Amino acid sequence: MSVRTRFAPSPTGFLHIGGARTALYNWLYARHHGGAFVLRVEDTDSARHHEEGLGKILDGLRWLGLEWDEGPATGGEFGPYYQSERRAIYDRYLAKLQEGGHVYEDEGAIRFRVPDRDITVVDRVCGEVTVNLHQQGSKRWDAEKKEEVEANPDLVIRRPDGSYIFHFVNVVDDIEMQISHVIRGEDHLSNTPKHLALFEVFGVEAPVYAHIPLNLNKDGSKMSKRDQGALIHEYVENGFLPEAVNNYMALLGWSSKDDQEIFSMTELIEKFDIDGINRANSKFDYEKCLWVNGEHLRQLGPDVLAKNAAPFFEKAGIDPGDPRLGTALGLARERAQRLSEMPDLVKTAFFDEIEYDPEAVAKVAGREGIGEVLSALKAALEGVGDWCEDAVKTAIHQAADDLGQKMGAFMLPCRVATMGGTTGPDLVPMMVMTGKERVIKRIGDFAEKIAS
RNA sequence: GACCCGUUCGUCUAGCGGUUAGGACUCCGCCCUUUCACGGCGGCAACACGGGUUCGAGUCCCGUACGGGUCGCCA
Repeated sequence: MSVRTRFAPSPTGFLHIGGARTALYNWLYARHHGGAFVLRVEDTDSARHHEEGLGKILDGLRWLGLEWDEGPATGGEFGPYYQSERRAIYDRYLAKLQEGGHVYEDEGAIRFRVPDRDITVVDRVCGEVTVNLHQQGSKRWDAEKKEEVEANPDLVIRRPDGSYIFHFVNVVDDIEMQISHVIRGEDHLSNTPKHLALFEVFGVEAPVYAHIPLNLNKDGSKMSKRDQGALIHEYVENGFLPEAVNNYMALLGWSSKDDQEIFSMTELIEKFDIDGINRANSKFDYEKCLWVNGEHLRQLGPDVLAKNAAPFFEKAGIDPGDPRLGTALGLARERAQRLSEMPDLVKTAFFDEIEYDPEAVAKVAGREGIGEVLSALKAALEGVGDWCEDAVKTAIHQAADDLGQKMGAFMLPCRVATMGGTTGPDLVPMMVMTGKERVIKRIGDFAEKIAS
């Protein structure tokens, strides 16, 4: 049997991390087994249809690199892939139910007769779950009254306006699209017996189910779109790399069981399987996500790094085509976790004006002999002919020697004078990148600044 | 409330009857170093609780507690 998985979002207007992770697991499973990954849009409820809702979801999936083999914009032999366009198919399946006497009308809606016996879900993650739908559905919890009220256990599958309900279309589409494995959130586990009842009357073998645990906030509450890290487009804007986000999402609820933490997409495809999926919910840890991103950032080849970082440098007013960018990226990536942090680390090299950190200035301004240090530094650097790392370094060394000072004591004033702060990338390469003229001017300006 | 799923360091997890309970993030030391970061080394820190079963239980069974989910003419 060939593996066919699917991700079936409804167009809500954003790609949530939970949905993205579900998509990732389905995608990985399909890729791991050489199967197909199908994207299907669950837009049966017109009231919930958002104009741009789908676009953002597709953009998010594309950014993550979770390309679908069949679905919107791609097509495929089991289309259409919008449920809103599959009415005729649902009508046909409804007719089958009518023939078998499995449905009846109720105030204009159509209900499916739910069997009065135990139904067992065999789940690859949760094990066996047995429920009697008839018993369970005959009472309903009234959240407002906080009490159980009588209810009709039979499932509404079509509304009076002729539109169909999730449980029904979900099953019909999984049959029609020949979905072999359903990997979805655990919130669907309790719904699965309903789906099995439908598969049974259609005489079709149900797919393999794997209900994956949910991702919660660090405090255990349900993640909503307002929570940090909840929306995929925010990762794009905040300078995350798609493979890092995938890596972290994979780790939330799945383990390769061999202590590996950082995975390339290829490695994930190779190692991912349902056996490694956890049963317990996990809590989202933004700190660790940042760390994973930093690790990926440092593994990127120069060209890919440049391509990914370009928008962030542009936003900071630095021309991504600047010949010094390659050097800048190399210096910045060592101390950044996100692309968005990189321009700030090296921007002093690209502008005339710099901002001085008052604390840093105070730290060196009071030093004894700071005036001599700065003027020696300035004189030494003025004497540098070929403005390269070796020459600059030698000049600084020479100046320090002449004053009988250690390099360590010399570098800090130099850094504050030329870069404005006490921290940052390697100073000498930064100075080279900044340019001789600017560096010397800054030292002079700084000397005046602290003298006054 | 009923039903379902779950419970190993603060967090993500390994473990699948006998382990000094391992790794990772975070935090704290030390080393490297011109600062910061990276890297390296080390440290703090966990089997929810109570009963069984067993020579022996984080591992199996039953309760309790706690967490999550479902109970729609939402998906």
